[in-house]
Amino acid sequence: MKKELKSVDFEKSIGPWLGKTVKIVEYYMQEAFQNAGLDLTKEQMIVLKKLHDKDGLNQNELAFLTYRDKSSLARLLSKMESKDYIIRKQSIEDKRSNEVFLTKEGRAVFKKTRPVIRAIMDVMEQDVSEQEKQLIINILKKVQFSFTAKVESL
Amino acid sequence: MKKELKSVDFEKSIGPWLGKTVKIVEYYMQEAFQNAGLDLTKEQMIVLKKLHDKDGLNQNELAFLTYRDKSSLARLLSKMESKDYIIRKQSIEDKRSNEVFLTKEGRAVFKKTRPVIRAIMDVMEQDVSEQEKQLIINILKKVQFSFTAKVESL
DNA sequence: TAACGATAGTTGCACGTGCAACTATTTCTA
DNA sequence: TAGAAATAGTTGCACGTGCAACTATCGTTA
Repeated sequence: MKKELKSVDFEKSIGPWLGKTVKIVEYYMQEAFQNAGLDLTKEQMIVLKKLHDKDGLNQNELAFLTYRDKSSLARLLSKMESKDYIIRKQSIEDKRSNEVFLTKEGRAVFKKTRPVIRAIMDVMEQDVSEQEKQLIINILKKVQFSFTAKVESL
Repeated sequence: MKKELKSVDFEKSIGPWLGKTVKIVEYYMQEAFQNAGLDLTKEQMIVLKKLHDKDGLNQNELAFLTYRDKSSLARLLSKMESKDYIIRKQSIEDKRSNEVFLTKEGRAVFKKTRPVIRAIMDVMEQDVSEQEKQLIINILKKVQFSFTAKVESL
């Protein structure tokens, strides 16, 4: 009799490969920010990016856009506010809501992150063809869809 | 004159897609452990997996294998030891070193994680062909190589 | 319009992370 | 072989995370 319990071959599954890759890239990104003398974490950079795209978002929207719990986002913003990268302004229409704006400082810091981000992207994609990029993105979209569909059914 | 500063198109870069996918999967994995009544985080699961592969590794080796700082690993082990999933035994050859072993408890918990992991892998790969899996893994290997090569040159 | 329920944001808690400084031990070398 | 350098592990610190409970406000509805 063979064993019933099927084991998972981690080396042939994409999950661990994805996780490891992200860990490596994130580690390098943090290091690159430090080397560039930027007083910024990668998480804070993402928030700057979203505000750069659309200033005045409220915390709820920012949390959604960055895939974070609203509490995590609130704490991220507190640190960024103490560094004068952003300001919170209570909304007039809805006093519960804070609209978040980039300051001049925040805009300047974000601008400095751009060559750093670009350099990281370049390293990441230096041996990946345009076709491969499209392919991997499409596969990732499928994976994401499978998950969100599955999670909603729980 | 055109603007000099090139911006990064996040939607066409693989980095953000990778990050988002991993976030979704990890979130679901944590939820699945809770639903299965397992008193375990995904990080602790990885440690159990490595010890299941090779029992008696020391903390240094475990940290390396799980891509963690030795301090993070030490704290992870402390929690796992307090739950009686593992035990640390001071090595006889090198008194600085701890050999880490799975307990009967730890072995039992790891066994219970296997169907959970398998279910997650199945969801993740349900719409991904064998060929696509191979492809994505090869691309990720290339990306990882580019990074580790780059990092060493710093 | 008064009351109830939904919503935006904050806070406490437990978890996980890397770095730097520290202890104890081992190993290398002058 | 004595002293210096390397190594294994721990701890303090600052950062980031989600959940649950809480406050304040808004909206709906009885």
